Order: sequence, then structure tokens, then C-alpha cells
Amino acid sequence: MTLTDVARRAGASTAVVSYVMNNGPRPVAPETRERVLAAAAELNYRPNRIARALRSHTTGVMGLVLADASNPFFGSLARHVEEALGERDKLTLIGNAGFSADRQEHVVERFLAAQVDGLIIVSADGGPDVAAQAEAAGVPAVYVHNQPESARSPVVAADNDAAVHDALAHLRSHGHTQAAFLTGSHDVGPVGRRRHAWEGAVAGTDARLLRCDYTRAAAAELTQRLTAQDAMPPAVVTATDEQAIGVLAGADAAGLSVPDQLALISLDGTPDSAYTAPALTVTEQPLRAMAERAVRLLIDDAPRSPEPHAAASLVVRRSCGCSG
Amino acid sequence: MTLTDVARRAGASTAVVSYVMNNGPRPVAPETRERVLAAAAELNYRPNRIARALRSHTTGVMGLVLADASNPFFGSLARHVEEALGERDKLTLIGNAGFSADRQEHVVERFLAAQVDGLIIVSADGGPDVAAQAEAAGVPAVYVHNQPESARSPVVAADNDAAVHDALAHLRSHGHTQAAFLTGSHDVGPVGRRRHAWEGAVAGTDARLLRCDYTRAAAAELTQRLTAQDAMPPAVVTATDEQAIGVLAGADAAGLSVPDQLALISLDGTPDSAYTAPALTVTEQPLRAMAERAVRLLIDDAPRSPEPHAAASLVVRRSCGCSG
DNA sequence: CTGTTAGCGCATTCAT
DNA sequence: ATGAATGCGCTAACAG
Repeated sequence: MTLTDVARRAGASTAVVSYVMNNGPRPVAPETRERVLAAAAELNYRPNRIARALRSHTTGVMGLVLADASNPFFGSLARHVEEALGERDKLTLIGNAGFSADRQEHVVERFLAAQVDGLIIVSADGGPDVAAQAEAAGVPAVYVHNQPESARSPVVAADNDAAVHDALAHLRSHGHTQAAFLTGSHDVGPVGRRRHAWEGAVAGTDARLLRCDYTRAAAAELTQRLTAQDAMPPAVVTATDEQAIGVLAGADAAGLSVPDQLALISLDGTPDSAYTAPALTVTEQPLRAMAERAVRLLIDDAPRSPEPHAAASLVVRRSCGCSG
Repeated sequence: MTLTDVARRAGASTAVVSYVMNNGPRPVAPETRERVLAAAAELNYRPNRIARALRSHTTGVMGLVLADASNPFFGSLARHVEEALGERDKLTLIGNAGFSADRQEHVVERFLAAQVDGLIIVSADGGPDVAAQAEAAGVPAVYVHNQPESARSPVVAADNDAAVHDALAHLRSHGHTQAAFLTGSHDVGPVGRRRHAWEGAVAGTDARLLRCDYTRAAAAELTQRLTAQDAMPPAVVTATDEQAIGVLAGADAAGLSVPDQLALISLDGTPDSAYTAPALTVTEQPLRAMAERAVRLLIDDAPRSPEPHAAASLVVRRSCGCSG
């Protein structure tokens, strides 16, 4: 069923049918409009997105570049982005960059060739400013959650400063005044900002900064090593849930009891964090709000001015020492 | 840069350029071919996928329908599918069905309207046979991991019988001859098959069948309740990691020690299972192989005959009672 | 307010 | 082996 079929059936021209289907760009007499709508319904007409794309240079498809969909944090974000996009009648192309700058560029390249209307990039640290490359090709792009060092494109992230302060304040209420901070090896962007907030908050104390890869394995290994050396801090804030879960595994293996001998709070708040043993106290990232903001930025070309970041909310469970 | 530009630059016709770009369907003189290739390179020509799609009725885009990307099992599968598709130069559209048959149909509808070349459906139990609907519209579709009751379309899944037998045999080596089985409320397709395999294996004993939703919360609640009633079996095989993690959380809350008082093996084997406390012994699903098989089925229209299912491999960790 | 028409970039058939 | 010409389905400029 094509436009032409509908036009014939409604006794109208293809132009008019097009105007009706798109609510514009020109007015149509209400009566004609009804006839067209009726014909379209009877014929079960579905506009051909491909033809429309060829003609109008917009595809209704957005590209979502992800570091790794198997990581539940990225997966959750992906789900929210897809939903937010769906509500705006956009389709979502997905691509995994796998923590490699090369692969990320490659994915972006492919998306650009597919004529995506915009790019949402949820990526690991480092690499070139792919958003800038996309914008150079006329395709708007936003970073979500993180961005490469050099980027000037908009980033959508939670209010990380507040999240860190909330976590630290809560630990203080448990009597820990010098919580350590576990971050990645090369933290820049929002994650670096978390570390920075922590540094500001603990300045003057001898709280310790810990670093390891953003993986469960690395965090587990670190925890076991430090515990063996009797050098594990009594309270730790981790930059990511993956690391927190690794710390939990390492503590378990080393016979270190959480929360009795180690109080732990993580800053991601993925669904995973609720079912660890013990359950993790976290500051939950407002993923849905972030996804919506990103979509708004891309589609409405919303003000790129410093909108206040969405707040992360402290979810108290057991790893901090609360009995909940 | 369009075909026409390249043709002009190479002093050839658009037809010839097209033949060169697609290696057919007609032969081109080697010399002309070189000239065209050179011109294309100099002009940095990139074929317009949209125009090609309009003309050829194939888009190079596949639709991936997922129950929930934030679930790491589905997320991992998504990553492998995207990779396998990428290797065949296909793009991946993603859509979340959110365990709702309505939403699933809606997603499929949208994908069909976008002219996807094929559909990969990784979905929850129940609902109508969307693959059949797609095939009726001329779009090939495969189910992966699970399928609705009524479906006749091909399913790609692991060898679930073998997985169950491996799990049971391992538990038997720990002295448990009557392991219980925890499955979903309406298990059909491959998951139902797992239960069926278990039923066959424990026939004649009074091993117990447990059911709850495929969520951590439901499994945790069930475990706490059974433990309180002193009715928790000493050895359990769970159909999914989500449920196993929930059992772990419930056991922890109820003061039940794993593996001492409860031996546990799960049948999914997501990355998550490696960093629980204690680490889960699982039969790991061959996700990569499943993704590749699905892609092959869709693209090569491979034999839909009963190919042997890929094997799931037992990964021994601690929840079964091993000291690893 | 509505009808006619010209392409968007490409694959392909018909000529040569 | 190659060129010219047609049309995929749609949007929008142009002409009533």
C-alpha cells in the first residue's frame, strides 16, 4: 500500500495525502482530511520510512553507542534510552564499543553511514571526541554518563558531587570520618568528578585513594591483597557497582566481614546492587532522567546551557552498616 | 558524493559503477573497474544505504527484540548478537518488550515498518507467536533462548538437557541425590525443557519442584519463606541466574549458609554469577555460539533442520560445595 | 485549498 | 561490456 493507492482511493492527490499524514506543511480542508484518513485506514496504509528518509534526509533512527551491553549499568541505561526514544517515535540502533577507542570510532562510522538522526554515546574513558566528529558530519551527538577528556559536546550526567557528599555523610553517621575512595585507573569526566568531590571532602584527613580497573575481578584482587597486608581501609566508597561487587567478592574470599569490618557504599546503583550479600548501599543514578535529558538535547535541540544535573538518591541497604 | 558523481569522474555510466560497487550482477571489464574504484576512492564515495534500501527492498538492518536489556543475561546475548551481526555488515535495531506481550508486538510492528531484514527475538515466556507474524510479512525471524508456546519458528538454544544432567550429576557427586528445581511460573520452551529434563532425571525420588517469578526479589522471598518453615531443600538447581542470586540473597537474610546448608547450581551462567558471595557454580550458556547460529539462520537461510544444540559447560565455583 | 510534477540515490532493464 | 532510461515511495516546490 503506497501513498498513491491512498490518494486514488480517497479521490485526492498524493500531495494532499502527504500533508495529512504529516500534519503539514500545508493546510488541508477538514472534509478532505477525513476522506484521506478513512482511505488510509481501510487500506491499512503504513508510510514507508525508507522512502521518506530518502526524500527528507531524516531517518527517525538514533544511534546508541555503548561500551558494553552486558554490563548491567550500561544495559539499564540502554533500556531507558530506548524507551525515551520510543516515546518520541524514534528507533534505536545499538553498537558496542567494547572499551576500545578503535571499535568506538568504527561503530560511529557505521551509524553515520546509516544516516542516523543523532548519536547517544555512553562510553568508557578515553579515546577521541567522536561526538565532535559526528557533529562535523552534521549529526548531533550527546555524551551520557561519561565523556572523553577533550570533548566539548554536552554531557548528561547525574549530580556526582552531591552523590559523593551524601555517601560520605552517611558513612560519617556510622562513625567513619576518613572513608577511602576506589576509582578507575584513568578517571576523567563524571567519574573523575566523583573522585574530585571526594578529594575536596576529605582534604586534611589521611583518607586513602585506591585505584583499579572497572572490573569485578580487579576490585576483588585488590581487596584480597590489601586485606592480606592488613592495609584495607575500614570504610570505602567505590566509583562503580562493578568495583563494589568485586570488593564484596574479595572480602568474602579474604574472610573480611561486610559491614562489620568494612563499610561500603557504591555510586552507581544498578539493579544488581540490591541483591548482593550483603545488599549494597548506593547512591542511585537517575538513569531515566538522564536518558530523557539526552533525548531532549538531541531532538528538541534543547538549551545546551548548564541545566542543573539530576540528583542521585541515596539508597540505604546493608553494606554501610545499617541493619535495613 | 553520489553514484552519478563517481560515474562522471570515471567516465563511465552509473550502471557500471553500480556493478562495480556490488560485484555484480553483471561483469565489468577489469580496466573500467579500476577506473571506477579509483574515482570512488578519490571522491571518498560512500553508498547511500537509504537509497539502496528503497530500490532493493533490503535495508541491512536487523531487529533485536529483548525482554529487558538491564538483565545481564539478555544484555550479554544482545552484545553477542550485535557483534555477530556486525561481522556480517548488518546493523542492529534494539527494542525492549519488558515482559509484556503487548509491548513485544508493538516493537515488532515498529521494526517491520522500518523494513528490517530479519528479526531476532529473545523474549520472555508467553504471548503470541510474533515470529510467525513477521514471517507472514515476509521477514524471517528466529527465537533465541526461549519461544512462546505456540511457535513453530526455529529456536536457537543451548543443549538444556545436557546442562541439567551435568548440574545434577555434579550435585550428586556432593552427595545430593534429590536436588530440587526452581523454575518460573509458566515455563515453556527451553526453560520448560530444563524442568522437563530435571523431572526425567529425578523421577522416582521425591525431589521437589519450586516455582517463582524470574526475579531476584521473588526468589529471595521464596527462600526466606521456605527457610522459616524449615522447608528449604538442601540442594537446588535454578533455571536462571536471576533466581539463583535471589536465592543467595534470601539465604543470607535467613541466616542459611551456602554451600554448607544449601548447595546451589544455576543454569544461565551470566558474568554476574562469578562475583556473588559465594560464587555460583553454573552451566554456562554458549551465548556467542547461539548468537552466531541465529544470525546464520537469518542471513544464510541455513538448514532449519535439527542441528545439534551448542553445549553448555559446567563452571564449578563455590555455591555447589566445591572449595574452588 | 488542491493537483501536478520533479527529483532524493540507487539498481536494473532495455537497448546498443 | 556498457549507456540510457525507468521507477522504488515519498516530500515539497510549483502551479493553479
